[in-house]
Amino acid sequence: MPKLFSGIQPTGELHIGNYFGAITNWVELQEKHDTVYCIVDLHAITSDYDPDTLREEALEMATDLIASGIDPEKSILFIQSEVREHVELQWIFNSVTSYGDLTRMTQFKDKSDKRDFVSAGLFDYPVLQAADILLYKASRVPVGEDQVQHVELTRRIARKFNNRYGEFFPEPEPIIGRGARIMSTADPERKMSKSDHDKHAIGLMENEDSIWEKIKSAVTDPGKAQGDEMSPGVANLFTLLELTAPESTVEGFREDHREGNLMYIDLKEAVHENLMAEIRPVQEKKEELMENRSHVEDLLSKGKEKAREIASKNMEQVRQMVGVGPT
RNA sequence: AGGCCCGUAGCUCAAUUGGCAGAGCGCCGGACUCCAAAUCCGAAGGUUGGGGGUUCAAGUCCUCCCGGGCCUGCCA
Repeated sequence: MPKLFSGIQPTGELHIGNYFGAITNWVELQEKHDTVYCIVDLHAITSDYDPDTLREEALEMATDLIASGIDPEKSILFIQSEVREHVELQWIFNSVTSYGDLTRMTQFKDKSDKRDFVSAGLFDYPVLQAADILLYKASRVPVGEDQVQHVELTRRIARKFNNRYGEFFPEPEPIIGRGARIMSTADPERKMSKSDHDKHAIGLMENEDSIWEKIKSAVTDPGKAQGDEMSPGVANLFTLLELTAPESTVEGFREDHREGNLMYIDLKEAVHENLMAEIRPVQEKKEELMENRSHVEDLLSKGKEKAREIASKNMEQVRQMVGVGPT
């Protein structure tokens, strides 16, 4: 089975955009790939964060992922900083990475000009990401559109390394989100994002009433019959419905919309109801896991061991090729 | 290592010679709406980065610290 790597930052809670966009995809990919899923806390520290809660957040992210269907039996699930080879490989990669390439990363440019303090870590972020992927010699990387450039950089780094030191790393290919693009409920022109304010994002673990408030207040349009045309907000609600409701239900609402009879409040109720049906088992599973924290810690510890086994073996060879110790 | 500039509400910024800490946007509540949006009404929001000092009175002046930006030097 092809080896696959993906990571997620532990900062902020999972929202349904993450869930339908990435996580459900991760769950499916487990079946036909050797999956390595990583909670990337070392990436999180490149921006503002709280050192007192980071570990707890990482643990909670693991809990959420397992509740969502990531199976520690099928996948290697672990916390990045627990495997020190990530950083070691990053340093070696720093030396085969073109400075010019890094300055062209659009995500860095976007992020850096919004902040007053720009850390060198933020700039070097894509190199750590390359190390994350290649440390496990992964050949597939599921990512969002915005990360494709980083995977391309990873390929360039792999190529450069292989040219200089000998064939070793695969050139990984991005698997570009088959997952849905869920838009903000408050501003349906924008993708639902952790970094936006509360009312933009619906938390995966949020309680039912609070989710209803957000769906009810989701932006729509002045209403009434526009044929097949759909405003972004309404389209977003239909996306959610498609993801959670039976086809016949969706078709019914579609017809109402075409005929101009659709009451958005009805659509919103249906979205809420079906969304909850999808999410509730995940929330229940999480509660169950939270009752026994040490079980999750245990699973993470096992994940760490599995990750280390691969990482240390690969790094041993890398060190030899590069000419550094420890030998 | 030295010099210069900056730090005020969630965000962008005001505040006369030192004289009651404010506005816009956002957030929250309400009206309107099938639900929203827009609009209208209303409310909340602050240790002015922190400590010390001068003064009747400090966001404003002095001093130290923290944080951020820029310039120069040292090392060769």
